[in-house]
Formats: sequence, C-alpha cells, structure tokens
Amino acid sequence: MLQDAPTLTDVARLAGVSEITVSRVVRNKGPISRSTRERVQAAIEKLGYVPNRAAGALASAGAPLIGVLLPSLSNIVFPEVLRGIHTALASTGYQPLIGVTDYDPVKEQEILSSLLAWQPAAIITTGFEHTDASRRMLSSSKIRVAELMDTDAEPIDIAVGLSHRRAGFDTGRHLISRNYRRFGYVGHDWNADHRARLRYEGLRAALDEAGLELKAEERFDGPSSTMAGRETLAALLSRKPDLDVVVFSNDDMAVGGFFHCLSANIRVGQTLGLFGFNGLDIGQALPLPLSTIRSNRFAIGRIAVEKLLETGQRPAEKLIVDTGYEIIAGATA
Amino acid sequence: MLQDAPTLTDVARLAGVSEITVSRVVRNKGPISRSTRERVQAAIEKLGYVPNRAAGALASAGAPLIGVLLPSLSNIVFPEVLRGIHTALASTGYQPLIGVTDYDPVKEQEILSSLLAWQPAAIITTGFEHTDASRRMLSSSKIRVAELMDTDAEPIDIAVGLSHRRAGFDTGRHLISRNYRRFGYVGHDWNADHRARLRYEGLRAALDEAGLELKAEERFDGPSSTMAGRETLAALLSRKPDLDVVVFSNDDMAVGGFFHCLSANIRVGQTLGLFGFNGLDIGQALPLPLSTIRSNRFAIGRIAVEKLLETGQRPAEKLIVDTGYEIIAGATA
DNA sequence: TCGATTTATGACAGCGCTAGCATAATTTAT
DNA sequence: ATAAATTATGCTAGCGCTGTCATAAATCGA
Repeated sequence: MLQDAPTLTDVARLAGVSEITVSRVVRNKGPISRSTRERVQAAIEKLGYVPNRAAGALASAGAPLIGVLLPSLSNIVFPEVLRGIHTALASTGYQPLIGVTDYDPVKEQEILSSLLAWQPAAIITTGFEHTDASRRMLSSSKIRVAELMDTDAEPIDIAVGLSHRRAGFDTGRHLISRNYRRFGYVGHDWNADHRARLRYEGLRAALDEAGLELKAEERFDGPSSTMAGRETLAALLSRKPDLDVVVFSNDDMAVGGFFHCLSANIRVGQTLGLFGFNGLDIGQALPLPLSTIRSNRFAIGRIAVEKLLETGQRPAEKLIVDTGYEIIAGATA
Repeated sequence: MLQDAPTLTDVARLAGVSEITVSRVVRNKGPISRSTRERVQAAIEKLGYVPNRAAGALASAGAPLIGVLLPSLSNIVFPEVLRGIHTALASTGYQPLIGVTDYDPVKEQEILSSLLAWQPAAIITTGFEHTDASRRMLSSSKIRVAELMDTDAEPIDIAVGLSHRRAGFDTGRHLISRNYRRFGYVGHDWNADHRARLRYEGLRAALDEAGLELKAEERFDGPSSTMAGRETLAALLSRKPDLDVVVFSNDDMAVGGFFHCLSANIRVGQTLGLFGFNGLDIGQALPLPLSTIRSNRFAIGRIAVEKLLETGQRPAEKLIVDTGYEIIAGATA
C-alpha cells in the first residue's frame, strides 16, 4: 500500500521526455512547447506526482519558505499580522515557517538559526531588539529581512510599521484638544513590550509640551489582558480618584478598564475618559465604542511580504514603510 | 563578505575526522568517544556551522517538520491551539509549517499537498471534513495525522478534542436544571463551523428530552464576532422578546449579546440568561462573568503533538483523546 | 592469552532535484 | 536557399547530508 512516491524520473519516463523538461514544466520556467507541456502535465496528474521540496531546496540552494519570528501568539495582534503574511503569501508558492520567541532575544537567536538551516528566501521578525549574533547571522547572509511593527529605529533591510512614539504623542495631543487635563496611565510589562513604552514616552512628551503632567500611573507586572486592565484601573483610581482621563497601553487593557467602570458605576466618557491602542474589534463592539488608535496590523504583515518578494535579493538600501495609524474618536474619551 | 556557509566537510576537515562522524555528533546518534565529540564541537563552534536541513531531509527521506492546517487565524481559538502546538514542539527540534484553509476542504487539499512535499513527520489538521483526495494522500503515506477539536467521528490516526454534541447537550441540561424554559439560540455560519452545528444539535436533543423546544433562533450569515453577536441578539429579541435564556454559538457571540443587553437595559442573569462556549478570558473579565463551557484549546494542541511524537510511526490503532470540557457557572445564566 | 564482543570510525553511494552549458529543431531575415 | 536568430530539449555534475555496510580499536571473559 505504501508505494514510494513518484519522482521526476517516473514522470519523465511516462511522458517520454527528460527529467529537466519535467522540472521546467513544474516550475513554469524556460521555454516549453505546448504539446510537451500537456503531455507532462497529464503524466503528473496520472501519477499524482508531488515535487520533493527538500531536493529542490538542496539543488537550488534556497527554499520557497519565509521564516516568521513572532514574540507571542497570546496577544491577538500577532495572529493578525500572521494573517496578513499568510494572505500575501497565498498566491506565491512560499510558505511560512513560524517560530515564537516569547519576547526573548536569546530564544529568538536560537530559533533564527534553526530557521536559517532551511535556507529560506526571507525572514520576518518583530522590532529591532536582536542579539549581536542574530544581527550578524542576518546581515552576513543573502536572506532578506523585514522587521515589523515599529519604525522608530534603523532596520537591517526593511521596516514595516508605525512610529509608536508619534502615536503616543498624538494620543496626548488629541486628548488635550478635547480638554482633558488630569491624565492617568494604565500599562503592562514594558520589558516584554518595548513599543508600549515608546507610546508612553510619546504621551509624556505631548503632556510636557502642553505644560501638563501625568497625575498617576500604574503598571501591571505581566502581559496585557482584559482582566489586568480591569484590576489595574481599579488600583489606579483607588489611589487617585480625581482623574479625568486614563490612557491604556492597549485596547485589551482599555476594555478591561471599561468593564471596571461598569461595575463601579463610573460614567465613561463623562466622568472619566478612556483611551486605548490598536483598534481591536472588541473595543468597537462595546456599548460605547472605544476611543483608540487603529494600528494596521493586517497591512503590516501583508506589506512586509510584498516588499520582501518584490525583488529577488536584498535591497540596495534600507527601506522603511510607514503603515500609519488613525485616531478613532469613539465615545469613551 | 558573503562567504559560503560552512558545510559538514569543512567541520570534518578542521576537526580531523570524517564527515559522517561530524554528522553523528550533530545528531547525537551512534557511539562517539568523548574526545572526538569535543573536538568536533569545538570545530562547529569555531566555524559557526549550521546543518543544512534540506540536505538532511533529502538524505534521510523525512524532515523534522510538523505540518499544521488551521481553518482560520481570525478566531482566537486557533491561535490558542497553535500556542499549545508550539509549546509542545519547543523542546523537540521539530518545527511547525503552517497553512490556513479558510474552512475550505479544497483549499486544505492544495495546502496539504504542498506541505507533504516537505516530507514532514506528521500532519495536524482540524476536524474530519477532508476531500477524498486529502484522505487518500494522508492514509497512503507513512505520515502520522492528528485531527483536532472534535471527537464525534472516526479519525485517520489520532483525534484530540471534545464531543461538541455532548457539550451542547450538557448546556441544555444545565440550563434546564437552572429552571430556564424559554430558549433562544444565536449562532453564526454553520458551513464554516461544523462544530457549532454539533453543539446546536446537542442542545436541541436536551430540550427535546425535556419536552421543551427552541422558541426562536437566529443565525448570523458570516463568521462569529462580538459585533455579530450583538446585532444578532438584537434581531432575535425584536422578533421574540419573551425568552428567558439565549444560548450562543460561542463566547465571542455571547459577549456581543452581553453588550446588546447593556445598551438595551436588559438585566442579564435576571430578565435574560446568556450562555456561551469556549471560556475565553474576555468573557470572564466581563462585569458579570459569562456562563459558558471551557474547551481546553491549549491542551488540545499540546497533547496532539505529544501523541504524534510518542511513536516514530503511525499508530497501529486509531486513538481518540478526549480533552473534555467543564461548565463555568458564571453569572449570566 | 586468544577469540568474542563491544565501541568507535570511515568509505561509498545516492536521496531528488536544478544550474549551466550544450545541442537540436524551428522560424526568420536576406 | 543559406545564415542567423530563436525556441525547445537534453546531458552532466553536483547540492550537503545520511543509510548501509565494512573495518579498526578497545574491552571482556575464561
């Protein structure tokens, strides 16, 4: 029952051509006459031939793979980026090979070297925090690299994302223009989420510029979650009840904050403003749509793939693609 | 700058041994004396040698890869399964190669054949709905297969999941025992989500058994989402306001329903009961924790990998692992 | 002490495919 | 009709690694 899978040779024999001709038909490369192509395709069909990628990769020193390094799968943001990657990849014949780093550059380095062992065409990773060894591996190879989410530093080859510092700054400006003055901040673990810190810094800068200050802040020591947002807002308000607006490190946290306000009978948008980051669906489905910033996560994944596959080689000069963001006015701030 | 990556031969020459000896050290296979091992490891270190997986896969007719077929990345449930898979894989040297099928068996078949081209050690897929061609590809190969989420049919090799029919049935029993009588149902697209339909059928069976009926039902024509749940519950209640409990196809939908009740001033848990499925964090962070069923998604992914890698071959007999579920009483029903 | 076992190493062929360079068949230009 | 281009096909030689079998060195038993 377990007959060996047919190889190029089998197809070639059946179609009465050489192996290389079959290879050309399969890869759609080089000139092939209509009649030969049809004969070969019939043979492929008949035998149920599936090319062996390992052999192809070995012979051509490169695999139709894209290595993808994500910090986490728990935060919905990264599956969405992955979805963008997948969508762009769907029509190309490339496949994603995924690794999860848990926000740890050393783990990233280990996974990176096992990804590189497949000789992928490109690597997609997150942020700019890599070990020196990782950086060396990447820049000494001919493999293209995209660094996602962030544009606040110099990329190895390509960066696709947005300026989190500016997003934070604009959050501050927006809320100030809406006459909020007594700001609070609810965040989560910065070591893991470097970009949340950048947004925080941007917010502080905007307040500074307007001669305002952050009246109170509280950071949850762990990853962001709805429950964390709920509890951390409760803690913040018990210390400092007289805030008029609270900026959250992201929407998960902000939605949790919203839930706290429901339980505590605080009139959101009137007594207290709430502001998030990401523009998740859940925030917009709330009884009051969440005021937040839309980061274009799906687009980040998709554009990264498009840019990477645009050329067959590493780009001559570094490229930064700003996918931007937009303020969603919402009804909570 | 772009010197060629070192190969086994380079390492062997530097260490003064044969290639096969280096290969044995790298793979930790076969007897090697302590002194040789150390010499070889030093050489590997010095050259920064990384084995070429494509070559290894070709030579040994098998790659340290696990093909993973997921129906979607939009629904948080699948990233969680993927997280379980990743966690179990982390220490094994295997890597996941991921495909997304969009709930389409034909697309699944295409992706499957391109995954098989890598000669992976195993395939993880979802549910039991496959094309005949897919089924043939899988059962005629020596590749192990795990089918996840569901235990309501006969697997190819291994099934890991829970009985959705029983979960639906127990939902009905539980709510009946809590004296609910006038049932409504809010669902989403069944063609995509076969398991939601099984739960629905289980619910109907429980009602039947108790001499009750579903007073009203409404299905959103599209994937589940918070917004869909919100709108669909609104539609259901406008048609049939006198329900005392609504069962949702999953937690996303139920959370949306909760939001509708907030907006419409319906007292959840008193005037109207709400019941979900999955036990997502978001449901438990609500001001009233959602009454629902916990499906153990992370465990499903993890256990699938463990079972697949337990033996080096296809299991002699089919295996079904029931990861079970538990009712979370919550406060909404 | 000598063969029998165990442990350590190596030679060689080949996995299935593709790059690179011929060569053959066909078409076009003059 | 003949040379010059163009189009179509094939041959050869690996890509870097591992399975198989052979051989050499070390250990053991009586």
